[in-house]
Amino acid sequence: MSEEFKQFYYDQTFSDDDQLRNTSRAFPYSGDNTFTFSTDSSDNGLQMFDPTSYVNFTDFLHGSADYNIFKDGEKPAVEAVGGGEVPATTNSSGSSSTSEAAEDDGYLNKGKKKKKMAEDGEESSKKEVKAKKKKEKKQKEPRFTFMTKSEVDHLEDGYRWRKYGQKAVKNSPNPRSYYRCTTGKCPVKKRLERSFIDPSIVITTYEGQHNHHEPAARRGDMASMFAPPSTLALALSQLQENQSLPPEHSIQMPYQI
DNA sequence: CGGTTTTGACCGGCGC
DNA sequence: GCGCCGGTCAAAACCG
Repeated sequence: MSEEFKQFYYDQTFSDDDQLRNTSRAFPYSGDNTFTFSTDSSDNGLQMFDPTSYVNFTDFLHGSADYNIFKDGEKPAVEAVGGGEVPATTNSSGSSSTSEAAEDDGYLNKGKKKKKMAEDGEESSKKEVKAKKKKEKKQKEPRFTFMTKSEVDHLEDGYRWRKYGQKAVKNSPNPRSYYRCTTGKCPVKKRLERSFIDPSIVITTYEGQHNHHEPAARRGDMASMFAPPSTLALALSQLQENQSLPPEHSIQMPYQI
């Protein structure tokens, strides 16, 4: 584990609750555009907690929760997305603009760009890659990290995901899974892992922003097509939209590492 | 049969 | 340069 985390960890004595809070505070996710907060999906709705107090997740999303810890006092650098309106309700009777069938053109990955890197026309592809690398270096996508107390690993968030990798996490017995949104050419990625401090906590990191409004409906699954969006899905969409509001209306993350 | 998961190879960045 | 590490690719397996 990272040095800063190790130090934090060893310096603290945790009560049960504190351990959760401090986990969110100390877990070594860091960097610009990364926000860490915690949720508890145990039963009715999401509850979020921060280093000082438990607070309702909805309050948090609406900015009515009293938070003012924010790195550099700045608004997160998130691309405006200019979405539509989403009702502020969290209960299941959400009107919402669900099944609009935004018609995903199905999942198709970019062509097999590299057949075999050894021979054939490798120089062109290599050049391309190199040029691309030079040009954009490494763009840091906005990321959100959730810590959710949950039995299930993969929380339903209304979108469809395809797993594309799994890796062992250093110093943790739990693997990390990598997912991509399967709708069209949506660039959003997501990773999932269980906390090695408290295995009942699932850590979900979203990266990027969806370029489509509606999650892809599952074919042949009428129940899911007409079901109201999950609490988490609603929360995420609101979160995304709030990000593009002027600073005075933007939500404030409970804690920024 | 089409889409998803699995899983080892591969790749680039970074510290030494 | 080398090895570690986080992340991604892609072929094969899997599955409804």
